[in-house]
Amino acid sequence: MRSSPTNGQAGEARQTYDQKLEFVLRRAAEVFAERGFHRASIRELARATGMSLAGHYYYFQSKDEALFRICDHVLRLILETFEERAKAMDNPLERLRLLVFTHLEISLAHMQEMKVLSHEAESLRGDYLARIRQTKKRYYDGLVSILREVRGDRRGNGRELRLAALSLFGSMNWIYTWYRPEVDGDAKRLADFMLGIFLRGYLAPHPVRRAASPRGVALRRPIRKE
Amino acid sequence: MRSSPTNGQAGEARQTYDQKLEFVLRRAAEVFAERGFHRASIRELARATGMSLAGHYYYFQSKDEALFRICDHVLRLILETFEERAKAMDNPLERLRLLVFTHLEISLAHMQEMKVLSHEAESLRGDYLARIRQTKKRYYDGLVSILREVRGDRRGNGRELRLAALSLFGSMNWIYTWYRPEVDGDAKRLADFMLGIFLRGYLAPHPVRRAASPRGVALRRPIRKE
DNA sequence: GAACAATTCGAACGAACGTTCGAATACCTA
DNA sequence: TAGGTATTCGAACGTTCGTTCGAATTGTTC
Repeated sequence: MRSSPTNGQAGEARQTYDQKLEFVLRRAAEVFAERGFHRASIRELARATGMSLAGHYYYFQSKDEALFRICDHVLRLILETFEERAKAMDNPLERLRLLVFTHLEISLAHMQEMKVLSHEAESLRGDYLARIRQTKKRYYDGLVSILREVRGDRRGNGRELRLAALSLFGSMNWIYTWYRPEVDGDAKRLADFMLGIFLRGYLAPHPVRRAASPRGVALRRPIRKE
Repeated sequence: MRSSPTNGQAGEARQTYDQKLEFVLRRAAEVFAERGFHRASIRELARATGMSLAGHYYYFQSKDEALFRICDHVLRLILETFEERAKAMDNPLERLRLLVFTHLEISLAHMQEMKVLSHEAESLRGDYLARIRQTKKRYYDGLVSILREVRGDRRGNGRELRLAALSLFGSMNWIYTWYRPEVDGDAKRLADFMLGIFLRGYLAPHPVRRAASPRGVALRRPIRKE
């Protein structure tokens, strides 16, 4: 192989096709994350990898396929890491904690891919989009069923479960817009914080009712109709 | 020249420049929201408005300016509506509820603009980006100071306030990815739900500590009512 | 109707894009 | 070393893009 003099990789060992493919997609994720998928061109990717424009088409058939592989990879990484870790775990609360932690841990470790997944996956088309949505749905359904178990299924209300799951996903998936490692700490800290807030709120009585003021202050209708 | 015309008292039947501008930007928001900013072309926008391609440049100087105006408009709409409504309100908990409700109410009423704001604003450049970020920061700072008041400043920890504010924004700003009016209800319902979860968690003791052990009875207490 | 400004348009520009393809180069095995 | 496969490249293709500009159209005012 070319072992191109300035390809920026520390490894001097020979690279297999799979290793180079991984390298290319990781760089692609960085470029897509920084510039946005449609704004980033394969020529920019070429600058980032040290390869030629045309050379990239040896590793993917189209720009869309590159996007799909990035999204699919990190999405499956979260889902399958969680499923693997949760295998021998039956307590639903532990499973929920594990899901949040795994999601955040992998999000922080693969921030660019996660940004691409959150930001650009829905602009895929056809089969690529269908497959990503299917995996997303599998993940979402898993969270909903855990939440149902955590709550004990006594007050099973599908719409509340839906809102709870999507609110939690929202908090987690928004991270890439603000996370700064030196300020916000590691995945464990974030997971403890987010799950702490969520769990107390989710498990407390009257989850959909208006929250009582902690000092008993009656809450009046604040909204002026215009 | 293209400077804003001042044909003052045009009848309601005829469209003023400002009305037509608003119409064009609303359609642009729809097109950008559906196709993504960089994917959508001004030729598509032309199809959506019934005007010619070139005709649009009478209403904005560049595609970037159109994006900026859409984002700036809806962002200011939320912020200024909230500030106006909150003027005569001093209870911090009421202000927090008002902020969440206003945010969600305007998000649902201007879903396309909100999607564009959340999705594409950060791909602006130069002065446009700086101005959007400045307004965002004003909004964020407002929420943080409300959260500090709500908590009573007893356990003032800047990093916890930051995480709380950003988690709440995350839940709210993720909505455009999943909201379906017939399933998820109106802004009041969403606001009550999200704020309910958030508030109980945020105001409860030891907000960052790990929640009680899953084996403990504490979190698994049977939940009555309803 | 004439004069003028406000608005819209057709046609084109240069640039950038994703993609292709045959040739060139690097590597492996024998 | 020779021959074959794997990898990379330069150069181009056709398309689409944002933007421009002079002309045409519409609306308003005397």
